[in-house]
Formats: sequence, C-alpha cells, structure tokens
Amino acid sequence: MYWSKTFIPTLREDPGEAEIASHRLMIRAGLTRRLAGGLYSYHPLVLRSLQKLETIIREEMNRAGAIELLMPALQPREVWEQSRRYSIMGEVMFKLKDRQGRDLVLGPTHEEVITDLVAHEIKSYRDLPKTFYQIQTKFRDEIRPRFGLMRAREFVMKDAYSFDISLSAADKSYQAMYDAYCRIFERCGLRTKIVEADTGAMGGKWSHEFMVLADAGEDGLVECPSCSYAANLEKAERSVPLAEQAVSSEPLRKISTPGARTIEDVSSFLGCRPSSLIKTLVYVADGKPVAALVPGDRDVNEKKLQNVLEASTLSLADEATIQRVTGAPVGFAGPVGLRIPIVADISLKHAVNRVVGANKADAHMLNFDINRDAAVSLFGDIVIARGGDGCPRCSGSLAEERGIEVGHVFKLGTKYSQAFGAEYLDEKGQRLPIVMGCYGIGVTRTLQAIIEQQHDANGIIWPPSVAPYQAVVLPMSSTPEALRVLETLKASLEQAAVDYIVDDREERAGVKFKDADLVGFPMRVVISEKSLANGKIEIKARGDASAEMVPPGDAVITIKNLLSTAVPTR
RNA sequence: CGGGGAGUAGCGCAGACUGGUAGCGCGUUUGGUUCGGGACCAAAAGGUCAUGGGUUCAAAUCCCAUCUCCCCGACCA
Repeated sequence: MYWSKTFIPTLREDPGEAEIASHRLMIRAGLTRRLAGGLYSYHPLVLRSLQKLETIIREEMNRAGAIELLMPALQPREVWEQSRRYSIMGEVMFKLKDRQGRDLVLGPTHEEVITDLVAHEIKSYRDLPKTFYQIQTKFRDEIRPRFGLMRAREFVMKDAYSFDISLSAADKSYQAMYDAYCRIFERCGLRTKIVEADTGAMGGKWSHEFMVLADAGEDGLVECPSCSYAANLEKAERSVPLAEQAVSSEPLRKISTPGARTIEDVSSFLGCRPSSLIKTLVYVADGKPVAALVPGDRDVNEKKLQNVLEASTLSLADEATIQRVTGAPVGFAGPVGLRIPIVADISLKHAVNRVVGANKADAHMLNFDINRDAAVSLFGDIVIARGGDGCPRCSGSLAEERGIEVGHVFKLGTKYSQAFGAEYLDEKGQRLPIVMGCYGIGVTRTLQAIIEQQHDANGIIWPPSVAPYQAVVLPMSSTPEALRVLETLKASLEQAAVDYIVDDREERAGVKFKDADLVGFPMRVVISEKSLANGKIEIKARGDASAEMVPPGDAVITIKNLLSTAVPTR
C-alpha cells in the first residue's frame, strides 16, 4: 500500500475534543473521527487493526470449540419482555417503531435472541454442549459516552453464549472461554488483570472481568500482591482486624455543631480526623428504611449492603424520609435512639469514643460507644474496599489500581433458559433447563486499550499482531539504485507475508518520521542515499531507541526477527 | 439527570470585560528556494462568529431561550 493512496489524516496538534492519551492519539493519528457523541468512523488504518483483532478472536474462539453465527441487531420488544429486561435495560436500549407501529430495539447484547433460538432448536442432551459466538455492532444509549471508542454508543463486540446440561459441564465451558480470553489478550500484546466482578444487570452467580491496567481506566480494582486475589471495587471484599482497642469508653455527650453537615465540616470543626467519626446513612431497602454505619473516611458499597440485607432493591433515602426517620435535617443523622434497623460496618464492631450525628439540627454526639449506645442489628462488610485494606484470602494487604474492562465472562445459570423455556431431555427423558454462560469482549474498546497501554510521547506503539501494517517504508532517495532496492524489498516483504506501507508522499523527511512514529507502525525501514553508499538500509523497531544498519538482502530476516521479539503473536 | 467548562476559517486558539473594519499559528492552493526529525520566502483561497429571539443607530461582544461538545458522578464491553 502507498501512503498517498490510502487515507491517513494525521493532525499536527492535539485535538481539543480528546482528553486521555489513547483517544487523543486515535484522532491525531487519523484513525478515527467523531460523527456525534459516542459515534465514530473507523478509518482505513484502524479498520485493518480491527480486522486483525477479529481474526485473532475468531481463531481462539474456534480453537476453544465455539461456533460463529450472526444474529439480528434489530430485535422485537417481545424477547426483552420475556426476560423481564425491557425495563431493566430499557434506558440503555435504542428503541424504534416499524411502519406497522411495532416496537423494536437495537440490540445492546444478545442473551434474549440466542436463548430464544436455542429454546426452539435444541431439544436433546445429544445436542449439547454448544457455544455460539458472533462479532457484531452493538448499540447502547450510554448515559455518558466517553473517551472515543472506550465508551461509544455504537461499538463492535464479540459476544459468546454457552449451553450445557449441568452446572459442572457449564464450568468447563466457562473455563474454555476464560482460557481463550487469556490467549486473545496475550496475542494482542496486552497485559491484563483478571478480577472477580459483580454480575450486575446480566444476572448470574459468578463472573470475571479482564482488565487492562491504566490510569485512565473507568473501573477501580484491588489486588493482593501476596496471593492471587483481585476484584473489581464493586465486588471486592476485605478483611478487618477485630482486636479490641484498649481504650475505655468516655461518657456520651451532646455538643453543638452549627451548620456542620458533612464529614469534612464536623472533623474540621472539632479538630479530629474523619476516621474518628461515624457516618450514618439512611437507605430504603425493599421499601423500608434502614441505617448504615460506616467510618467517616469510608464509603458505603451499596451492592455489598444490598447483599448483607438480602434486599432486592436498595437506594439512598430522600430528604423527607431522612427527616421523618431521624427527626433531623440531612447531615445530622446518628444511630443513637434510632428506631429502624441498623447495619454497621464490621470494622466498627468495637468502636468507642467516636463522633456521630445527634438526630437534631446542628448537634453531634461525642464519645459514642457502638455497643453501649446503639442497637445494631447486624455487622457486615459494607464499605468499598481500598488500597491498604486487608486481603480477604490471605494476610496480605490490598493494592488499588484502575483498569479498562475489555472482557467479561459470566456464569449465568438458568435465568434466561427458564424465561425462554430452553430445556433439553436427558438420557432418562427428563426435561431440564439448559445451563448458560455468556462472554463478551469489547473489540473496539480493546483496540483503544492497546493504544492506552502502548504509546509514548511520540505516538502509538502497535504490537505487530494488530498493527495496521507491520512495517512502514520511507524511500528518501529516488536514484536508480534506491528505486531498485525499494522494488526488491517490496517483493521480499510480500513473499515473507509482512504487510507494509510505503510513504511515497512529497514530504520532507521530518514529516514522514513524525507521522511514522505517531501512527506507530512496529517497523520502520529507511532507504537513503547516505546509507546505500555503505551498502546498507536502516531498520528500526518503533519501541527501540536506535536503528540497525543492514544490507538490503538481510532486511526481511531482520524485520522478522525484530517483529517476533516485539510481542508474542503465537 | 446533577455539578463544572466550551462552541469564532479544515485544526489549535485570540478578540468579548469597555458594542463600531473578524484576527493569529498550523494546514490548504500557486510560484520559488530547500530536502534525515513537523523548512523558508512570496502570493492566494477559506467565516451564516452554534441556533433562534431581544436590546441598540450599530452585536462575535450585552440580555433571554435552545442545541451541541468536553470533563466529574450513577451505567457497562
């Protein structure tokens, strides 16, 4: 390919619309342009990367025994009603009507369609197990599209669904996908962290997320350096030392704290640390108010709280409810004398001499003793874990990181198969629900995550396996000898199946060097009169500081060697 | 939806407070000189100042409304 023939609209300056490195680079390197919020065109170069990534995914899915199919992106409302997700997912779905007035949605995911298909077509244990996958454009009306392809409203996803006769058989399918995911991300040159995750709107019992560690990541996670424990913050547990403090309780005392509603207000007013305060938050769980107590410097993890309460719905109480339950305006709630159930974080088990709200405007209580002064109905782990907390699996201490979720695998159980009547007959003629799993990779997001992880001040550093072209050739001379060397090089690159682009533009060398670095081709070959005078051409790997000078005849072997050491392509 | 910022030439920005000729850099076009890390000189093209309304002799500038985009939170691959 010739640079002048394709379409690579690079920018000299950083675009104003982009904040994080990968987003900025995708636009600057001419890989993509925004049409509207969360909607992007894939230019020729990034399309090549996308296709290479899809090929890797297909190879690994097929190797894992999954079968590719393709389902409609346009789906009838009915299947979503059937799984009862029309209301749960309703907000994120693009909805439309056909000319008959029938309701349709643009598929944000395909559990419903695939389960409906399987329910109709698979009847016998002889037909199982099966894992189907597709690579397809998904549509989600995101609350806030962000960071270019990182969170777009239209994006490419690989989704897979497994169907098994039993939980233990489903575990095998799950593991096969899990292993395939590890190979896929490794082949992309990505370092991923696999973390335990919450199942969210997908439902199901168990899931793992594949995270690309990056400061710009949207998810927080913790990991233990001493054992293998790692989890999304939404899910992460922590262990809390329960040794009793050798401090005796002082008498409870009410003090005036005019206007001090927040933890910061109160701690600076009293000149004490936030951790010596206890936050009292009023929630409504399944329609009934409950109070949650956490240390002043910690935040409630609502999912954990919901689990501890075994509640199916949970939300923060509104002002009126707080006023009614505590008898005080927002900001002064406290556990003393409260007549609703109280859940306290496990770390408060022996809390003494703390500061709490007094359930009275402009007043707090000093020297609160949780066992003496409050009626706690339940202690549990209800705060968001953070770095420094104890590991729940060993005696280590957790480290906190940020990550980009590029893949997610779920054990779904029978939630969807029961909703759609996806059942099979076993060898005894018994009718049983099919056990499912589902598995997603954000394909376009993965591409951006690669850039987020692999770039420097000059631009992108593509891993060879997903680079738009593996090599860029810069002809700096048009002498007959240089042209002959170029033609020979092209022929041998083609023979060796190294894809390349020749920068044939009428530009000065500096421009071509800058653009080559910006776009990030793994290999750069420079043919110039100066080096040709010594019978050499120049070869440089994008990530390396210096170039190698080799005879033209050794170019391809040198490139092959450098490519193979850059990143495993398997 | 709540909070914060921004819409002026293809891109990046100034101009606005204090109303009066729309500007700079990059890019683009033409000619010339240059030619291994975003060259130089000269000339040129390119604008409903986001949209609608209002105030005024006069609005990019002041006022009101709307739309769009970016960032922080709730959602997710």
